[in-house]
Amino acid sequence: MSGMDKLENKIEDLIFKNFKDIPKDFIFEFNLPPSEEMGDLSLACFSLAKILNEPSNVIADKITEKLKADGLIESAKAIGPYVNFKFNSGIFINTVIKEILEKKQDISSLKVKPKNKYIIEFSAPNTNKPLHLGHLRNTLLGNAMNNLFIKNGIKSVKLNLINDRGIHICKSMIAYQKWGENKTPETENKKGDHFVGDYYILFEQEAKENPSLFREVQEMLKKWEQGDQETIQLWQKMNHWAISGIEETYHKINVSFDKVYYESEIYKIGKDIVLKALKKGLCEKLPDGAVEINLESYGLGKKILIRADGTSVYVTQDIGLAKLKYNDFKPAKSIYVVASEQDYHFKVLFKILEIFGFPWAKNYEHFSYGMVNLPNGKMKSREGTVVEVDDIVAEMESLVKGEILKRNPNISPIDLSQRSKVIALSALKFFFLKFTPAQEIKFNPQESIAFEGATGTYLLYAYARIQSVIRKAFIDKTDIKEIDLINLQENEERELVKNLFIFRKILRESMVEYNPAILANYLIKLAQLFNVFYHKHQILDTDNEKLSRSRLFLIMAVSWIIKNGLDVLGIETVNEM
RNA sequence: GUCCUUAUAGCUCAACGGAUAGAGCGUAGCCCUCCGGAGGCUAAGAUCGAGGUUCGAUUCCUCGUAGGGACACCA
Repeated sequence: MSGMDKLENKIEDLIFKNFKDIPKDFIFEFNLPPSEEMGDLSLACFSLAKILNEPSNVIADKITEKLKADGLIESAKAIGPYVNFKFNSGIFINTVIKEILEKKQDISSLKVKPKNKYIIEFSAPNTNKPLHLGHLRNTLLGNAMNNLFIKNGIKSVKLNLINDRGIHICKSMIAYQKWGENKTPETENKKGDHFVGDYYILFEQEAKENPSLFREVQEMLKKWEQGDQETIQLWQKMNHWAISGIEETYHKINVSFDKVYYESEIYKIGKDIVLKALKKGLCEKLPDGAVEINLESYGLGKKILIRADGTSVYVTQDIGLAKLKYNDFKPAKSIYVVASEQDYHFKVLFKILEIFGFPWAKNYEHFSYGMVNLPNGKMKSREGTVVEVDDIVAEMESLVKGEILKRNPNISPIDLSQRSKVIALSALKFFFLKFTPAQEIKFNPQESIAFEGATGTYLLYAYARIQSVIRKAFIDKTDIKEIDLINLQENEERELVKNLFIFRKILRESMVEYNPAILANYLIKLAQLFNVFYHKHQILDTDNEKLSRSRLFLIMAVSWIIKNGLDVLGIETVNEM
């Protein structure tokens, strides 16, 4: 148990004891009060008021009356709908910092731990093109959510679905067949996904002049589905190129998956489920033989599930995959990270699963997020106006190299390369994660590659600065138990401690809200507070060794939180910049 | 046309129906005899419009205006 748990639980237990009507899994709204004088922690009574059916300020008064001072809680004062607590500052500071440094931060504070695991599906690349900024946002969000689940004590499995079949892949294949001249990624010295993607763009260009190419694509898809050997072989070859290129990019951005599904392997399995439902009368057969479901009473219109020729459509494939994922994992929750343009699709999917009588359908969720646009509009891969992940990463790395060399001309080539990779990724990843997921992102290259202000670089810089101070200090960390940190009484020090204290609350909130940006913005706030403190107060001071040691432990705790917070966001740190 | 979604400072974003609407960029100034200036400090600067619900609305509801997205037997 951490300091926060002790303090929180003390208050929570007392409230539970005196207000029997509150459900045990109730999540209390603890916050930092807006100003120092008000106290160290505040409890907002708005949602309590709803449950207890009494005005919030009355609840606040009642809680305050019942609360008696003890070791940790020095006082509680009701101000309108808030109860503001003041803690014994010595115990508070010592508890918060020591438990961070002793790394006993058990982050999980869920009242009810799910027995089963979550599964989270994200990224979903197509094998006809390299990963672009849309994939990047998706992948970073999915990865961060997975980490948030894990940090909060929930098992989580990362899934990927590779879209390796369909009309879009056939376009690349046709173009390669016609103009590929047996070139390969090796002969052209190109990453496989870019190699294949170039043929996709080539197809779209040529098809503008020559629309008959579209007919050839249809024919190729038919041949592919009929199992034509030559077509299958070409498909396998190009898929392999594309997928290995895409995997290289995942490796580069430090993202991995626990289980990968391939659309080519699962696209047929939804059909049987639909046919069974048809027998039960849950959907209907049209005169031409197609199968349709009527969702008009739910405001979702009608939806074809099986075409007249017996082939299945997108939503039918997803029905099959939903069932497959259930069979594979029996998840307590199954999350799809997919952009908001597919909100309608997922409403339809979940409604159909419900109508078909799958009890697990209620555990399936769509984590919707806003699209990534360029300053002059939408990215369109057909028109070649996409920003690809490989390109932006390379560009940022080279900019970071320049910045490093400006400050440190004598750096070794190995350090330069390693540091620039980490710093470039930190800037890029943080840029995408600092936005509330629902928000659309306008990807303005100038801002996204900034190294100043609320950026990943700012966090790494604060971290590196702390490491630098610690390196110069030569203190023995094992002393932490004997040290009394009560001398950290400056405003800047107390602010830091309070913000360290709410780290777990932030992690929980970020998870519950499905919003890694809460964590991202918290880390910026913490680093800002550190920079203010650093600027105002001397840490290493031989004249006041006791205070100096306390301050060292304080900044060590700060750096531990920054590092762990960044870790959740999938961002690495460097000790020197 | 129907549905979903967004509108906060010059720009990009924060703010459980609640305490003085916060940051970053940009602008105008300032700070290295001192642990890393990729920093810090100061200043100016905002809730799209009209109604409604509420003790209280940036937040909820209605209408309007302006963006974005969906409404395929494409994925």
